[in-house]
Amino acid sequence: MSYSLIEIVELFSRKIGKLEAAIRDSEELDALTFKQVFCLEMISNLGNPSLSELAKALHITKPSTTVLVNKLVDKEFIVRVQSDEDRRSAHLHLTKKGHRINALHDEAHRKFAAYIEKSLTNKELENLLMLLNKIGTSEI
Amino acid sequence: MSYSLIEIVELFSRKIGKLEAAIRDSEELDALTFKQVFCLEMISNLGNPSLSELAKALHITKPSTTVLVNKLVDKEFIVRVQSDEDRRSAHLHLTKKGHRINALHDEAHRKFAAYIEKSLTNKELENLLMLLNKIGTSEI
DNA sequence: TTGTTTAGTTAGATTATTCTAATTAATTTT
DNA sequence: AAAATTAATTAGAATAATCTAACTAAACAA
Repeated sequence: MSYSLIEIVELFSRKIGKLEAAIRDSEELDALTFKQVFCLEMISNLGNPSLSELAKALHITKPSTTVLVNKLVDKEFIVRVQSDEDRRSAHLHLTKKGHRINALHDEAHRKFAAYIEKSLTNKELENLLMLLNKIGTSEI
Repeated sequence: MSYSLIEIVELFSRKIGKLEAAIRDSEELDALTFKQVFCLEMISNLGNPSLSELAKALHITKPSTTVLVNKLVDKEFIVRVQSDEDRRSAHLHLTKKGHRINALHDEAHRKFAAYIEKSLTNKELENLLMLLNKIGTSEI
């Protein structure tokens, strides 16, 4: 008996979720709320967005976003970098500390990669990588 | 040039994350906060926990958990089921509506599975499934 | 049976989050 | 150059989240 593809995706997703939860429970994330962590991720995903762009992505108003951002600036997770093109607006950048929070996420990925590695022989791993690369480079 | 295993894991995680974000943006999730969705997930993961168990998992006090749970009960996402063994406590169950919220998550997984399927030939897919099954059934 | 522990709720206060409306300053349009 | 638009902040109010302390009721232990 073996898992179908959808079951495998669910299984793996659950496993990564558990790794992430363990990290979330243990680390410095305690100092941050869920939304704040989400905000840092979003800043990283959007690639140093303006406040307006961030507000839109988070589905909250600009004043609310100002409050949220101010708190994270106070705690030194992000900085405002004045834009040269438009001096009204600033772009939000993660600080080293901010990047470190996002990196905790990556920690779960590293662990998961290690888990895959130790489950397979070298030959199998090579084969797997070839297949995953084919998937990864095709359009979603 | 091809991706390393850790890069692949990151890439796939990002892709699934984007699928999830798209669902989160579009659907009925608008009626729920981040924490509330997390709470529903947690109830599902823990398997119908008591209020105390949920409080511990969420790292908040029992009174705060009562408030959170009450709101979700009012909105009919969960129900309290009185325990037979210990009449002081109740177990939290997702309603159909509650399950539907969690199912939105699964939607992203289904889409991702479909994406994998369309990227490979039948032969490759068979091969991939064999490898992933070997990983999936080994201990993390 | 009486005292202690446990599960959960209630009460009340504090702090956070979020909104609308108004304001400031830079940019763009006419 | 004047008017309109845009990015962001400030002010003030309303709502939500969270805590500690006190309470109720069931279960357990002596």
